[in-house]
Amino acid sequence: MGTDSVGSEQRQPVMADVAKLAGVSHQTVSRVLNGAPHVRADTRERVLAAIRELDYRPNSAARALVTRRSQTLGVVSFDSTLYGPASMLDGIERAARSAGYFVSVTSLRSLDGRSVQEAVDRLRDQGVDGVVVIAPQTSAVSAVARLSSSVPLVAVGSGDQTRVPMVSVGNRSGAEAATRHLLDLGHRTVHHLAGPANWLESQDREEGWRRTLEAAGAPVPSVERGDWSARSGYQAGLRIAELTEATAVFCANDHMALGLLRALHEAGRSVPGDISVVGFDDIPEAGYFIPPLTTVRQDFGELGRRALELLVEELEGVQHSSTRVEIAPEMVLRRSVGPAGRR
Amino acid sequence: MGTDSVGSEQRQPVMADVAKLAGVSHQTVSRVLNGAPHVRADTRERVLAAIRELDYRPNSAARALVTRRSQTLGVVSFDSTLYGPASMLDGIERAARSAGYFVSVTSLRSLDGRSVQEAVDRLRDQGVDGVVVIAPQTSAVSAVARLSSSVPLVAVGSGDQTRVPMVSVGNRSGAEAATRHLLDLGHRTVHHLAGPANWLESQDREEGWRRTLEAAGAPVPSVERGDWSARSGYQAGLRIAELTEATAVFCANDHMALGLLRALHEAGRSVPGDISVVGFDDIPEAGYFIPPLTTVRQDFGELGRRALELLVEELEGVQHSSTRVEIAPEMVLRRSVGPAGRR
DNA sequence: ACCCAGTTTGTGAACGCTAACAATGCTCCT
DNA sequence: AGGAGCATTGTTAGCGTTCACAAACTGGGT
Repeated sequence: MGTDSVGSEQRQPVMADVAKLAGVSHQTVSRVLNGAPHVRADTRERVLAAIRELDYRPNSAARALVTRRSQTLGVVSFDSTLYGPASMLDGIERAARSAGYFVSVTSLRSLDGRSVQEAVDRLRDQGVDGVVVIAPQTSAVSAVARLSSSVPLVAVGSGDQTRVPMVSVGNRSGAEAATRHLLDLGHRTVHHLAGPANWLESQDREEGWRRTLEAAGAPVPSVERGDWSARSGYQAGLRIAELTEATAVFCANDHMALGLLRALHEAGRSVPGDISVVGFDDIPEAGYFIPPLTTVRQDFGELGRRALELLVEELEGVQHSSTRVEIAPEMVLRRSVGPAGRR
Repeated sequence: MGTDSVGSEQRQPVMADVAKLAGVSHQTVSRVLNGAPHVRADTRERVLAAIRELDYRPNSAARALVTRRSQTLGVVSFDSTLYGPASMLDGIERAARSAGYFVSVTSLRSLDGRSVQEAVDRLRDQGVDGVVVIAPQTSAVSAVARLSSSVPLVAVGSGDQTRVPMVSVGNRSGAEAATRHLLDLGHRTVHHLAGPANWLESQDREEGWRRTLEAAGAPVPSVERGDWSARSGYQAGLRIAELTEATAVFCANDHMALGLLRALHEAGRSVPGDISVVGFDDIPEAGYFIPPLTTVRQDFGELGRRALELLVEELEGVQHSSTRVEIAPEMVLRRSVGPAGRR
């Protein structure tokens, strides 16, 4: 008979308490908890009953200490306020949960390499088992390449200049599809409203657009550049509205397309009557712009999910089916696009 | 002298390694790390040098085990894809970081009480020191009230029927301001496109709208209801467009307002010529709708920040300045609103 | 020279869990 | 009856920190 434990129990029950109540050793409790084989059914029952009665919960710090695994994954993202990153985070979290991991997030202050380094270090200090980096700027990617040795790491974004495992959407192919679609409708050429120059997505989309134009022998107009925001799309739109020869614009994302639509509207240029507009992303609102926006859908949630899968495979020692996953985007046709009008 | 440690060091250095290299005891290393007083300056220097040389990083699991604190906070959110929750999460994360905490997120599958319970338990099992719940549905809030004893917890959302510490925006006052603004412009009454009935935000905004109408002796039209999405706003808009007597609509959020604008546009009813529209949230795109949307701005980032502050105060034993924080929203006037036209 | 108070350092013992191994019990052969 | 071989359980030793306390060292007063 124990000599301890009278009075108002305050402290959380530990494994030993469960063991005592169930009349077994703490190790047996551990076995039950971890689904080890060779535990007799009635013993298991007794242990489970004790666990329930005490409302016992294993101490994760103690477990992490001895197993050297925290069952926690880190995510570093740049601006989780944007629709894309937010959706990826969501996808990552859901996938992580079903794989039995927790998710710890941290966002970047700035997008230089040191900031990425810092974020990953922070996560590592916390003891995460692996890291997903959502940071599609060139500077971030190169930083990632440099530190990938210190902890299992997967990047989500685009570009393939590094050997870091990576999942991305087919930015180039999406841009190509969008541009070709416009050319096929008879537009002589397609203008482009690009994203920030240091984002890989921008670069790839721009390249897809340019290559398609070149392949078709169409003239390549100079690029307008925004910062993904509707505001910047509006400003670029004011400039584009003045190009009387422009009949088609491919925007690097839907938000900028929204701003562009308003600028064109204010300038009295009808869409798609005078100008056709295509976006990229297919945010949930894109179908409710005026007019509804034809765009290139990317499945951010899936992106996050796949990134996490890749990471978990790496962690659990599965041989990578492939260290490079590309998800095909898909064109969504709506009313912001029409045949080239007469000029 | 030591007999161990030759050959290719593989394993992470631990405190004892640092101690040996610096020629002190592990406890002294610990003191340096934790900024304890009574460590001679040159000793401290030697220890720090050893830490740098070995690139030693403290093991957070071991520390958590003995201190019983993980320096990790949990966040449960419902749909972190939406602009609001995503921004709050962002605010929370930034605030947490500067307070020296990590942030672990988990999202709800469904919005019933059990799901909230589960999420919080999950976080607790992981050993978080406290939890922020972003879950503004009535069912979630009541669940939160039930389990608040098990772990320090702060809710962000609205409604005040529980004793859980909470930070929210002034939904009611925002709705009142919007409605009054329309009334003041001469509109006989204001229609309302509400959010889901089980969200506290919906309820508060609807109540603010209704009370203002009643106080002004204006008729109270029946409420249209959406689900926050542009799609639902569009559908409601089709119905509203048929109400020939409607001259003003207050939408419970900007996304629905976007859908509404398109429906009105398609129905040939001009905004603000025939109908004035006001939204809620002031998402970054609101200024680029056609026409630019007058709306009620709420600062989600600030909301998250304040929630985290409250939680940290609770954790660190500071007496709450107040257990209930309300952030005042602010009207943003744009072109979607005009004086009542003649009927 | 000696003692006191304070500063600076070291020594063990937790924290709550899993890993490794040892010990017991049982079943089925021969 | 006497093991061999497996299923089942228990015992002991860490994992890498911090905490509580003890030891050693300082300097200033007598």
